[in-house]
Amino acid sequence: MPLDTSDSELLAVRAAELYYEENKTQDEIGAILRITRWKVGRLLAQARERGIIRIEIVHPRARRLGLERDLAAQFGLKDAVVVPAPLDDVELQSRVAEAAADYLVSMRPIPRLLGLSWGRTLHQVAEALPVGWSTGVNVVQLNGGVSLSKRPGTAAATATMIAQKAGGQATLLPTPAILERLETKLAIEGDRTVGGVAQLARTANAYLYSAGPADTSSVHVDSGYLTADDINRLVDLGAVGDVLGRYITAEGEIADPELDARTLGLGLDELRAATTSILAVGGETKHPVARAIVTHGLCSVLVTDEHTARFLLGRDRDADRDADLDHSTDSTPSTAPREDTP
Amino acid sequence: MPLDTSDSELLAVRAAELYYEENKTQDEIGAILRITRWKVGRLLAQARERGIIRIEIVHPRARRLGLERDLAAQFGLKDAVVVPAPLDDVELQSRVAEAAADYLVSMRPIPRLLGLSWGRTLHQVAEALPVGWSTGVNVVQLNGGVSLSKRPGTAAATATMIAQKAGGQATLLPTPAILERLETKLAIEGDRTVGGVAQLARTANAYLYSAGPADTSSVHVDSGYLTADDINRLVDLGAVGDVLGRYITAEGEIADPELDARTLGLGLDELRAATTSILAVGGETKHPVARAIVTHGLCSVLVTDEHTARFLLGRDRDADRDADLDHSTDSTPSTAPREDTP
DNA sequence: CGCGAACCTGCTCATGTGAGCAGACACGCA
DNA sequence: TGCGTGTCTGCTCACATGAGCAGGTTCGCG
Repeated sequence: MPLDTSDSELLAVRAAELYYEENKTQDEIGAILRITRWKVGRLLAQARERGIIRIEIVHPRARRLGLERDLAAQFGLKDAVVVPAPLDDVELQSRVAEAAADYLVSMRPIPRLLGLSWGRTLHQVAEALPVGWSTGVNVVQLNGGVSLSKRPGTAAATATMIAQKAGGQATLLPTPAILERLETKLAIEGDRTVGGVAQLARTANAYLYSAGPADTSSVHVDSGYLTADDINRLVDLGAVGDVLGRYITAEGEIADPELDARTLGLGLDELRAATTSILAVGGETKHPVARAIVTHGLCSVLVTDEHTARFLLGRDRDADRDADLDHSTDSTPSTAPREDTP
Repeated sequence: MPLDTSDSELLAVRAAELYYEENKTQDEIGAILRITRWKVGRLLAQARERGIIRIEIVHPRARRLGLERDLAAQFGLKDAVVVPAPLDDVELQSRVAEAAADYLVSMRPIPRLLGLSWGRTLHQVAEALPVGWSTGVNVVQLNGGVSLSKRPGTAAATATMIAQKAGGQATLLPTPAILERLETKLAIEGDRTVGGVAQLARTANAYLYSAGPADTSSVHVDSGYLTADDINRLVDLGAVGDVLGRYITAEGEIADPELDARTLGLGLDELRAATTSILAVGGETKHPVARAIVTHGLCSVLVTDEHTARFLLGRDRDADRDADLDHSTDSTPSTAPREDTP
């Protein structure tokens, strides 16, 4: 017995084949299948709805606009960028970084002063930016980043690279990220120069930062600011990861106020208050931090991969082409960030 | 550094996203990307050519028209039907059978008398045919099929089922497939009744048959006509599989003339001479026989799966969307078999 | 520097296509 | 049977789209 999943389905398939694979006109298809061209059109529409026809854009720089829209809607973001996830996890990181770079380039209005965090992801963003990506964008570091152990100066290098490539100046914050004693932190903060940088950071038009997971692979352990034990203690306190060096819980709160007080740089509330704060984050290990950030208004623009996006939206992996129906009706997420032309 | 695989590629991707995922018009896309709508159209065309936009028809009953065209062209077939290969090998068999059934149903002109072989595949074809698939199609068996051991009567059941479902009569050939002694075979052949069936078979408008691999999984071993040793000997003689019970080599010749002389039913040359001979075959084990058959004109219509199709075309697996460029220009393979209307 | 070839761009125009609409049809209920 | 309701069908019409073409640009080569 032929499994007759509705008589028309087979017709729809035949029509789809002739239309998409053979490039025939709906009229021609009508002639072949002995139906009117309008019926062909309807069959095709139906086939598209039912997911029989799958259109995919295969390109490393492709994006998932449906997910972007959903993210923006669900978390009240100004904008979202979602890149398709490659199999490789390293590759994923650089895709996200590339996407963030693209976003910066096409940002309107151009941010004259960009507040910057540091880390592996942001360094990749800097590398992904083309020379001359903008004209005269200055950069200011948001949090301390002098490494105690290896790879000294990557924080500074990131900031200067971004500024240089746009023909601008970088203002660095050449201090440790976390101080051992509160007094030292306050003293440094009080320093005229450091205070000036902090002041400048508050006037930035946009912030660009990443986030780290609350585990021993964190840069803070690498850099020597925290020990594995410190991390474990933070996790016990509910920490899911760090933003600008500050460890937060799933509820978006500071995990350890004492530690936080010793952390130098822009505060969480200042970040939350910013009009444009771009979070670039990808990978499974960062899912919890990412959720904490987007659900508590710490970022206004999210650049991430599709797995993270789905995680944030509560649909883990699978189940995709369902919520993708009402195209083109509601609000339109910009391809480029907010155009200044109406 | 941004991997600049041609500047326009990124634009093309963005355009494709907006066009296919967001259902925007090319005009709107032009406005967003700040290019003219004609350029958008060209970018899309380019993206389609380069394979950035992949359109796939996901359906069990879908077909691969590109491969069908290529098969028909390369082997001079009247028609070809290629079904997408599922992961499962059992599933694959029934897909091919379904496709063959579909083909029979939509065949024009309707074959008043259908010559039929037997086997697992053809039985599935019979099952896949809807009741009343045609009006008054008679069936005649092409080769003997009384099983010596298990599953007696499937050969007869296949033929009668197909005939009954079309409201026609089945003429059976109730003899063994292979006789032990040549004299017996000649004697049976000389019998008035059997001779009459053979005579009738020669007048069939179309033949429908399958093929078996030359290994011990063959139905002939199952049925007790041949032993595993016989098969091994045949393989040594160059046999790649059987058609209508006759074992052939890769060159399309009879592998063992002595055995063949003892095989009852339609001869290879008669099959080759037929105007419409439909081969339904799928699965990796049958690749060699399938090749022998199509390269030596033993079938005029091929129904198979996409892996087999690719194997036959000499492009093993991968490497697909290359030879798929010049759509719509040259000869068009019919969706349904040869229409009788012009 | 001058010239032609190849390419790209923006256009006109014919064709392809989807939204929307009125009539046909089938179904359930009184 | 009559009537309303919902679905399906074929149509008109406005819009979207691709082919083809002329002018402009870039590039290589003499």
